[in-house]
Amino acid sequence: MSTIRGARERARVEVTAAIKDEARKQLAAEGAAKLSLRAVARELGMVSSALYRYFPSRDDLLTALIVEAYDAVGEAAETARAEAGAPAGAISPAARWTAVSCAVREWALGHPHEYALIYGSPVPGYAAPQDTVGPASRVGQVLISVVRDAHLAGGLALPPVDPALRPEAARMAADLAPDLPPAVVAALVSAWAQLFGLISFELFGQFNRVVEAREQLFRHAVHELGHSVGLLDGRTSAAADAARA
Amino acid sequence: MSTIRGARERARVEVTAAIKDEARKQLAAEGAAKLSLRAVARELGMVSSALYRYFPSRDDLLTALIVEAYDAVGEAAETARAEAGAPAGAISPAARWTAVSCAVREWALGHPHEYALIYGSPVPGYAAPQDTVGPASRVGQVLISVVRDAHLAGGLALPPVDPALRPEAARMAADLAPDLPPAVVAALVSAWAQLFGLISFELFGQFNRVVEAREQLFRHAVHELGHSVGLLDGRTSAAADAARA
DNA sequence: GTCTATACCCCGATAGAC
DNA sequence: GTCTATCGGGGTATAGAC
Repeated sequence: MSTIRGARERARVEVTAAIKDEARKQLAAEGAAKLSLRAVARELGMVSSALYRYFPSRDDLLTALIVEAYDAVGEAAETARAEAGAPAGAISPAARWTAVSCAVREWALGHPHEYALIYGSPVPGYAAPQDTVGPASRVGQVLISVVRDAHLAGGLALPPVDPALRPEAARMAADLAPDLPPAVVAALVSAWAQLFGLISFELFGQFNRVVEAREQLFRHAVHELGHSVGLLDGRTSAAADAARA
Repeated sequence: MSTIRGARERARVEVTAAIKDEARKQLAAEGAAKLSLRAVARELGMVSSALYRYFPSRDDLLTALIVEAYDAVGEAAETARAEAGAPAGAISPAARWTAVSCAVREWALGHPHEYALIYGSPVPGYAAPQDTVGPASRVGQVLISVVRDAHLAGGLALPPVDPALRPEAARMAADLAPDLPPAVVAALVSAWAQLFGLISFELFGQFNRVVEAREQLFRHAVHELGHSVGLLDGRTSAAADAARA
């Protein structure tokens, strides 16, 4: 029904896409704080006021870029999960955890400025509207689903949990994954932040002059992070199977 | 000798400090990308060209702020280590590790914009000069020293290390802490990045609507991070290994 | 070391003609 | 939906008088 409409609608979609493309280039050159409608218009051969027919304000354009970035990294994570045999393929959940993590890192390395837009310092004076919270949760949802698969297959160890953290762990579990043990959910939220800590340090230059073999360090660290949420690697998984049999 | 000099020198120091103070306020209001010499001058009742006698360019002012921020967080970490009984006081290295981590987090919560300046997205168009690398390493040095104390006291378990990571672990150890086992150094670098990942997620808003008891989650996570580098608290080395497996 | 003045740029947003 | 024109800001940096 709405696949083919008038030429106006098609043109509008194309111009909107061109604006966002150019804005992404500016993001790379100048950063989100200096994203300017005028510069985008100039580069597109338009006049600045014409852009307001597509985006009512600079912040709306920024929001569109943020949503697209979250969607892109979320899709990268979802694709990696699928290719690594979700929901319960031949590949172990631990390997799927690593595959998803590596996919997120690779997306970040390939789109450093979009990564900085969503996982770096907040843009001063910009308040994220509600539209961003759904897309922002996609990567987290993928990580949860990988751990859930392991849980359903009985291949999940229970991480230790500090008694002081128990109420919060229960609250987070109720919110995020009621079917998982609270200890796992708490460990998962920590691991989620730590995963992005590794990526951010690499991307934001903290590893300069410190780490050289960054992919190896990353793979090793996320493997250990998988353990921290209770995922078992191949050997212990086999041992668990043996114990069960 | 140089403690008391002419009034000109004193005035210069005071004005320089006032400029940096005002610049820090602007950092909070507008972000590093929009830090402007003119606005600083305006607020100080000076004329913009007068500032160039103190800082030859906007980037030099930014560099001064970055160095001061690294020094401030480094000092917070060093103070926490001292208060927690360095180099080999009554308090366990694991507790010292947590104390240092919490001190860094508290500094970050108290100085969010300075934190974003040094650990957030890089400022577009700004290249950090060599002056920043020394101050930037202070927190890392504190973490290393805490682990070193544990090592000297014989209270350090050997973290597992992926064979693929061994050459890089050896290289990093030679660079950063030749007296520590490479496996420990590799785990330390990972833990360092993960620690800041936890702080950045909290500060940059990723925990909004997800985590409420943030201090509890943080303490629990850094406690586990301590284990990941080999620090033992109550448990024996064997128990720690078992917990990890 | 501070001042005025200046050159030469940038921005977001709107009004109203076409 | 695009245009011109405009309002009312903002910026870095330098020259040269005092």
